[in-house]
Amino acid sequence: MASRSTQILEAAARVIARRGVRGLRVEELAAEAGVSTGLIYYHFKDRTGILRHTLEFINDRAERYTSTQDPDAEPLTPREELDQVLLLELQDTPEVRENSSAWGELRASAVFDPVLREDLARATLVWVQEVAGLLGQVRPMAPAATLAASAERLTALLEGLSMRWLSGGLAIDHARTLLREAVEVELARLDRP
Amino acid sequence: MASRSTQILEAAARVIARRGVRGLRVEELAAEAGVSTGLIYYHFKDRTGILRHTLEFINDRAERYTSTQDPDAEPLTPREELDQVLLLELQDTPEVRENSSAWGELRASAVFDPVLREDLARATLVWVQEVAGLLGQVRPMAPAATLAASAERLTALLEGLSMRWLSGGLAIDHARTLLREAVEVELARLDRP
DNA sequence: TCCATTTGACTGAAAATCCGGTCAGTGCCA
DNA sequence: TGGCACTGACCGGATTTTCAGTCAAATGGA
Repeated sequence: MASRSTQILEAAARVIARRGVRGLRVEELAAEAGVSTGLIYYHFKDRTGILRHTLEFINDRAERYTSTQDPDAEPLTPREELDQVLLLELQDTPEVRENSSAWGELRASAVFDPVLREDLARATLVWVQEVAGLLGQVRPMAPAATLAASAERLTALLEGLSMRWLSGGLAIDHARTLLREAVEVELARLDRP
Repeated sequence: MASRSTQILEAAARVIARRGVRGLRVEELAAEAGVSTGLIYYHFKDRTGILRHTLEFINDRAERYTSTQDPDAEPLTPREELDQVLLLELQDTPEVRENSSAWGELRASAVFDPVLREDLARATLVWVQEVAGLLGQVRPMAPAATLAASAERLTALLEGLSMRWLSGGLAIDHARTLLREAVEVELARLDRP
């Protein structure tokens, strides 16, 4: 049972995925969420507030499908978990597509909207550190700075591949293959410093 | 002595870099160019006309810094040329920043606008093939498919890094370092198949 | 238990604002 | 004096934002 504001944020993610951040109309969002325009301002202050909260919401949601959810399942090796965390962002399911396309939009918007930058930078940092941590488990002898650099490359590559996938220039399977190879390539690098 | 319409296009490039394609306001453009709004419509018909001509203008300008310009300079080795082609897109000069912003905007817009996809896909393909060609000169024994995959990764990574740079989450020097290392990592991969 | 009071989520329409596009008119040069 | 480059006030449709008021649920006093 989603609360009203969650319901609005879910709708916002859908609208942003469909029309883009700059194509988001408050009235359309209200219709999509099945509420009045007034309620949106009641909960989120203004249009920017909608965007900020939606970014946060998308972020939280990404953690849900990114983290291993099933506690009964065989525990993953660090290497498997690494693949998991990265490849789960390249799936052609409505939820992931929605998240990726909203994320891409917010990233692009942040270029011109300082308000979004801080949240975006923080979320990116957390993500990079998560990946760096997993890399560190797979290659325990590698120095932290090198791990961080690899993590930055892998996540930035994933964003780039994701945009190409969503803008129709790259098949999802090929994107996944490229990313898997990139992980191998980076791990090979971490072997010999 | 720039003609009036060139003056408007230069201003448009600056405004797009600052506010994005969808953030471009005709009135702001007029102020930036130091002309009246009416004159803009006199020269370019409508907003779409402004955008079309500006994209063309930016495109023409990109060729200037992408191609090796100085014919007297020492000819570059393939490896140097490879670094060149990639790293030239990560410079903090107004011209490159403007072009990168516009490219990022275009990429992001294409997710929601099928009309742009074809042009974008074609331009991307040309770019990937150029990089694959240079990689092939540096590693003549590598198979074509492997070269292509490396080129796709490097260009996608560059796009990802570029977005992070422009959205303020990544210092340009660090972005350049990450990219340079990525080139090395990919070349190492091409050494041992 | 019953009803008066308060709270706060919610609505819808009005108001304010934004913005692309128009147009009557000005100055200038051939 | 005809026409071209140019101006800037203005228009109206689209969007955002505000706000007076409704309603249902919680509170609490007798």
